[in-house]
Amino acid sequence: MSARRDPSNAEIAAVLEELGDRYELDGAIGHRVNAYRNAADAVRSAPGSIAALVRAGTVTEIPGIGATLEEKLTDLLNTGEIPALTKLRAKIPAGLLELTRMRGLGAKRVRKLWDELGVDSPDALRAALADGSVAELKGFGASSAAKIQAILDAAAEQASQPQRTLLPRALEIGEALRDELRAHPSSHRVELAGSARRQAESVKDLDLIATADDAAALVAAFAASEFVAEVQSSGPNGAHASTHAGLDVDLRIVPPAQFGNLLQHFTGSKAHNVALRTAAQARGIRVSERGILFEETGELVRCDDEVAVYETLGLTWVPPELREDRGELRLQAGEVPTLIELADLRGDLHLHSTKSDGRGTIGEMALAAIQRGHEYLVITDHSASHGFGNHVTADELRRTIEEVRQINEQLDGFELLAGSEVNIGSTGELDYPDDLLAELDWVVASVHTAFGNDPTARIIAACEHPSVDLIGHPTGRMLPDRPAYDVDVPAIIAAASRTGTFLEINGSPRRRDLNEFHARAAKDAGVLLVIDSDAHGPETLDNQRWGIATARRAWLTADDVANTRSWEELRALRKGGR
DNA sequence: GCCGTTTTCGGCCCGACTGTTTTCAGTCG
Repeated sequence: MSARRDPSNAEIAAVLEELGDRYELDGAIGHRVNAYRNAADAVRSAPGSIAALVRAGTVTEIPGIGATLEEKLTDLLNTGEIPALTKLRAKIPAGLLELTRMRGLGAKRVRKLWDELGVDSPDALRAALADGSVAELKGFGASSAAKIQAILDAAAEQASQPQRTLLPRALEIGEALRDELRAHPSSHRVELAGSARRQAESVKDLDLIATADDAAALVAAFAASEFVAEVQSSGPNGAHASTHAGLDVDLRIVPPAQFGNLLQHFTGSKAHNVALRTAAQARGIRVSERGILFEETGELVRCDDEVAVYETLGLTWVPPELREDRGELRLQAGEVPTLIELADLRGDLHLHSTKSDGRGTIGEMALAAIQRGHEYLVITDHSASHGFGNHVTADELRRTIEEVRQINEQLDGFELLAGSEVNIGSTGELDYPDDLLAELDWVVASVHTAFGNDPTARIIAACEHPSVDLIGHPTGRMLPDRPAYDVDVPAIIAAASRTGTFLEINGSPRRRDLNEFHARAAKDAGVLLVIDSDAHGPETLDNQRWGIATARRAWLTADDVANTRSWEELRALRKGGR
């Protein structure tokens, strides 16, 4: 008997996604297919282990998972497979899934190509296009054939590139485009909507919405922008284009009276809008980007700003970061949390200098922090066994402490503090002697190596250490493609709560670790979070911005974050109130 | 397949765009 590791939420979500896709190709009704996709979304967004809920018999408490899926997931855990999926895999060629997952090709047309022409893969589709049989197929035609050829080419091109763009890059392009359109004489209001406005970790494309005197002129200016590589389609009300950075952009232009409806609609998320519309529909109200239609009276309410959209529906406006259908639609007036802002942070508690792998000296980092309005800064270079070069021996750390103290004496109204980002070793041990750790003002403990070696137990051991203040990047994920190491986050949250250890939201845009789900679970458990930059140079002190984005998506207020406090107040919150 | 202060059966967000159509299906966001 071989021990089988429980599948992660991401793996379970992928299985549900595959079931949905294969059922769709098999001709199942759309709502059943949607049920699988909804369930996949729900699993992906769950903070704790879905496998554990299945084992506990409580997984049907997750909205979107009912008795049938519970049974399928139980099979998956116990046997490693789901009979229905095994059958579907035998029936539906994998190449069809690949085809339906290309943008512009759906299950219906892929199925027809398979039934009529035997097309079962991208290569087979290329061949069918080449010999003209696609164009002759009823319901397709020459124009469709040309379009499908373009879809295949685009998919081949995209396969070599990351599919989603991390938020900083997306905002850089999106805000520049927005500002360009705002400067156009014809435009009135231009806003970036979509997942970029919601400050998600990454975005698939950009949504720009606008009002203008002369919509056609604004569309023309957009098409001529230096950021735009190719315009896929354009009309009097907008255009769809791709940028040189490989990011697609949608521009939509509406009359001013409808701007609020459009901004609300294109800010999303899809889950938020579906939930909002479903609830409205039960009251005889139909909501769309065109307006809010009261079916009984036939009145169509258009809103020039977004607050009015929510008010018309009897709902409370919530910040875009909350719009994920995670409870925000049930908030009454006065219940919306006052989300933390960058200006609330008073110090930075995790960053590097030239003592280890940073690019700025201790003095340069302190100066950069002062320029950003910080009140305190802890130098937390890597420790003795960092393993990637630039390690800091115990003696070097002692000299660093001295240097920090000397620089601090020269600084007025600012506290420069001595710390370290200590490695959590392969058995949970730390790589400095305890008496040296006790001398430090602040200790971050992080896993950097041996990811397969029970990181949960090692991190819990670090929480138990009397000198450890903060667990750094607790899950180790690296966006877009290095998954978290196999770590039991609820267990770590419990250990942090028990021991009075803080948990990090690392602001590096590739980390944002803890993520928004885990950070919200930590808050709910009463654990204080720390938002820091993990800066490796003066300019990356600004990375706290991305940590704030995750914190806001996790519903955090200033009170939930330790470094919104003065250093004196924060120090009193350390273990033993040192 | 899920779900329920109008439902345990009969619904499931809504509109734009495209291409093939003679009134609509497929796909997307």
